[in-house]
Amino acid sequence: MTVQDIRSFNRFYTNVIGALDYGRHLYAPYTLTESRVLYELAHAPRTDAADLRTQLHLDAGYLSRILNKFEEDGLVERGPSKTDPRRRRISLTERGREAAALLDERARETVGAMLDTVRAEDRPRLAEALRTVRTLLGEGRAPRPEDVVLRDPVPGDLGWIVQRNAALYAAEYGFNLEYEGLVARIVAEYAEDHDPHLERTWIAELDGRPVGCVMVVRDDVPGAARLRLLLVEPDARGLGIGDRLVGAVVAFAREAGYREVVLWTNDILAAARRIYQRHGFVLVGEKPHRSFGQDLVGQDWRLDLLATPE
Amino acid sequence: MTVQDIRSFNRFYTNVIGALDYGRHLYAPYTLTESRVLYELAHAPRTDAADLRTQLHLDAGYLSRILNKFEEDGLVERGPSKTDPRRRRISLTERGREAAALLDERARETVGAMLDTVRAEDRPRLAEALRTVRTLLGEGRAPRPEDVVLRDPVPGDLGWIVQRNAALYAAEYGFNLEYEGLVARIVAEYAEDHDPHLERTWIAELDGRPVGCVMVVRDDVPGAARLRLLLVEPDARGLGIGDRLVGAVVAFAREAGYREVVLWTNDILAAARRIYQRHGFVLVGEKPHRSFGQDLVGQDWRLDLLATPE
DNA sequence: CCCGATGTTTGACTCAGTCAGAGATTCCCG
DNA sequence: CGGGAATCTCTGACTGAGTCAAACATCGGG
Repeated sequence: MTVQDIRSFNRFYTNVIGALDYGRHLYAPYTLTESRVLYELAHAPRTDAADLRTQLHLDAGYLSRILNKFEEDGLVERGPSKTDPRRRRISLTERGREAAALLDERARETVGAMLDTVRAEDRPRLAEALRTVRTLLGEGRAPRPEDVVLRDPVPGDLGWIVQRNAALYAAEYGFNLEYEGLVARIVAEYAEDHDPHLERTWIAELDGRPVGCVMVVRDDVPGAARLRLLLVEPDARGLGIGDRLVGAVVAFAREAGYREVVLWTNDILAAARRIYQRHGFVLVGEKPHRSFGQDLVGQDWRLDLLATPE
Repeated sequence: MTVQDIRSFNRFYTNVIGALDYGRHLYAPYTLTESRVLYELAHAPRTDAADLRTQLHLDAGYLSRILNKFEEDGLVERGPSKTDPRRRRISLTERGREAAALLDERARETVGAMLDTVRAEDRPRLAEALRTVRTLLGEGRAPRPEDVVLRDPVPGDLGWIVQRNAALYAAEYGFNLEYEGLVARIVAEYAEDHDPHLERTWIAELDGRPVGCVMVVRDDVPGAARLRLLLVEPDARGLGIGDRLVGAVVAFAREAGYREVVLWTNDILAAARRIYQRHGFVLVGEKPHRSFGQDLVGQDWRLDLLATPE
């Protein structure tokens, strides 16, 4: 049950943060809240008091007093805001910047000490996990199409294609090991021998994580390119990734001088079908078969590149 | 830079926790600290005050007063500890259990509401990421050998084998795409057709994450089993996983009636070689070759099952 | 048996954070 | 354009979470 997971993580992480400040020397001579204000000011040097209040969720009176203290200590200067005379423009003085830098340095050291307890080979996994938590929990500005990049595969990506194809179709449609074997064979043949001018694979990457793929290879029929292994992760669907992948294949096939693009798929894959249709593919044949432990209806689709100029 | 990542994650997660308690109704009529004490008591019904102090890092005087209040409200009873009369044994009353349950319910609801903002298909990734952060950060009781289980592959695991083999050997030894193709072909052949009595694959799993694998298949030589694709993730090495995987292969081969186990490896893989030697394999031949973009020395190893009875 | 360490309690205190009200100004609506 | 509601900032008055020190009891090791 995930609610339990989160709650126990909350308890855990509260301890982590508490342990960082063990002995309360971290923020001295300021309080945690004062430090947060200082941090905010240092990273957005010209802010109004109202901005601080909303960003740090502070009580107006409390903040006012904190700024009083900072002003007495010569850390900030208060001036009128240009846009609205009710507001006060707060800016750090040189001393204020120094104080912020000192706190920053202390925090960096403390966190660094904690990070030293993590084995170097584990750190990338940690960074990845932190990013995942952040993007999924609220900070999740929903990913936008322009965050997705198409790139060539690097070592391991072909394995990723096998893994995700097998795991996803097993979960969604109950495909068995036979399917994983088929995908593995396709990528094996591609890896062992392919002509980069005529055959290619793309990985769609979102925030550094692969979320989609497609492959195009020469078909047995001369002049025909075959599109294979189109896949988009469920949590990355709706961003037009499938469209871009198929678009890349079609453009590449045209460029490489193919006369047509063909592909084989199954009727249960409705979302993929719509993508193919949008790119001008037409259904040229259907045939039931039993594969991957399921009764399926295979479909052959075809895009005539000569009939549909760019 | 990872220190920055952690610090910004800390700020982020402090906000997350703060947002959960927005309006401060979460713990009413208790304070956060009181709630934590109550929670601790509810989950370890008979604890001494000293245990609470160390576990929650509380000031002794503060805790004493909190317990006073709880006792006045009839939530706890204080008695002498059996083992040490200086200590006080704290136990929840029925009312105390009810109060704890109420707080628990509220927390569950609040966290549940937050979780609802996460798309269902993203939740497994979130849970996985939280677990990773926890195990890597301090809660990292170093993994012990008994945390590792060997299991059969599930859909996606063969792809994982391809992915990790390719990525690791590319990073450590500069192997190129050719190697990924070789691994993909091996798993493809295995997936397409294998006799479960004579051929098998194991995945080593640590805390629900695959960290190692090995495969055994029939060799061309009659009566010989071939060990392939032995791999252990770098961050899981030193737990004897490689040993257990090879041990599983040897035991299986013996059981299945093979007369010998053979394998092919390369001289640069020193750690693997030691494992093979420990299990009685002997080097029967060496031959330089150029593969995977590197100059290598291939080695054939052999374990005679008849000469080395169980 | 003595001495330092540990466990608990109470008194006295600090200071982070809240609440309400006042004065200045802007924004919105008729 | 005028007036009322809302916004921004500040101060006074307060609450209450958490700390520190002292006192007393008991344990454990030499």
